[in-house]
Amino acid sequence: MPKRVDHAERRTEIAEALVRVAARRGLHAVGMRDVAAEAGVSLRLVQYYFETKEKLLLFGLRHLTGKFRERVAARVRAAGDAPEPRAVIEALLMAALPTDEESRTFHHLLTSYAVLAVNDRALAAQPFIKDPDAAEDALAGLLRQAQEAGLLRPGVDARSEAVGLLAMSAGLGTSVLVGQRTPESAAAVLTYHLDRVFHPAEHDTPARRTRE
Amino acid sequence: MPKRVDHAERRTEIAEALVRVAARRGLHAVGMRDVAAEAGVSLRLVQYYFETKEKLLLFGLRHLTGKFRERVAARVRAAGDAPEPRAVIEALLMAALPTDEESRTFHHLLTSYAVLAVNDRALAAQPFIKDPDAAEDALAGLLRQAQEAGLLRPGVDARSEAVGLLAMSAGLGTSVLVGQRTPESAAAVLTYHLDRVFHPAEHDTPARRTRE
DNA sequence: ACGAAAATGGTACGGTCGTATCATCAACAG
DNA sequence: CTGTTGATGATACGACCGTACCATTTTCGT
Repeated sequence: MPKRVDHAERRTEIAEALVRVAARRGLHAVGMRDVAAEAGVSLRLVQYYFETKEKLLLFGLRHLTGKFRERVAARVRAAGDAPEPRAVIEALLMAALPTDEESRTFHHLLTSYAVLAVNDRALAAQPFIKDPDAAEDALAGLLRQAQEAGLLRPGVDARSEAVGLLAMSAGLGTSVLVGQRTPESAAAVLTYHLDRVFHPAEHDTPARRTRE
Repeated sequence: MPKRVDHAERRTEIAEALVRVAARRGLHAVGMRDVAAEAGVSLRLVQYYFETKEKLLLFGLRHLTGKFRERVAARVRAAGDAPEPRAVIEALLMAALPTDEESRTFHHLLTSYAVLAVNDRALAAQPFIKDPDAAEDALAGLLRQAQEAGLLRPGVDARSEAVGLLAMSAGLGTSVLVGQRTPESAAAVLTYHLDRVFHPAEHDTPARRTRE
């Protein structure tokens, strides 16, 4: 047998080349030749590791969602596990905003894939459509937890808040992406809405807690 | 001179053909030949009325945003001008949700254009990026109006609510579009969040108005 | 050492796409 | 009635794209 090469690693390298060129020129404009050039390999190699373009795109999507999940998890972990439930929730929601180049790419390309999925059954069947459900469950769980700890204002429905906040975060992310809004203003809006869900901070005068 | 034909009308017909085929197969997949066939004219005709594909796409975008604006305006008008400010706001937000085939197309294609605008300066310069600002102003104005009428809960910031609600509506629309959520559940979430902004209905026991 | 098989390169094919070219038809002005 | 000009049709061109085919190198089991 010949040169023994780590297929998985090579596929990852090529997928990352795909992501780079897609981020630069748009997902609709990437060709196999572009990906090959970006990865520094021959066109034939890309064909060798991914027989067809469709499979390359699918793998690129999986790679992207994996990276994104990792990023969100890292942010949430950095927010600390035990303390302030609100900090965890804030980290979760803010992680989705396109604040730096990496998160811009996530938002841009995942949205591109989502748009393609509307007319492509193979993409529509991909799990990234269902992933938000997991995030929704997680956020709803966190909210319910905070609620049982008495941290939320009265009348809050955890599930509805989770769905609404995630949708808001996604919507704000898009408006940041297209340059309609700055990342800071988007974050401020998110913070405001969390303020309307959580009680005012406990270290404030306790009288504040009865009425605002 | 020959057959005298209404250029504007013909351009509109072709643009609507573009919208139809784009809705069916995705904006990325439409070619001039598809548009020509859908409009029942020859390829040459499409070239004649729009010299280049880029101009066709730009015109299609303008046509689309115009139609969308009309639809939203009609819905808001149908909600009545004078009565319940909340009804007007609800109409505004719900009109953006992909509930029927037409609004699905709006959401699908406008999102497609927005994604393209990330890497296309001509599209990015198009006014549809700035249009949401107008909607935002309108919604903020309505909220402020309702606030001055004493209809809102205490502590509400009209601008932040307007931005957040529009982003939420857009985000919910996308999740409906990709089939992650039903239009009904999206509408329910929106209603819930409006309930958290507006006072409980006045025809309830007045005691409810002091605290909930 | 050697041959089987994995890995890689080079290149060509068929199709499609946007655009350009050439030609024809139709209708009003003179 | 006729010629100018707008409107329309048919077709060709050049580029690119995804894929397939053929060749070559490389390396390890035997």
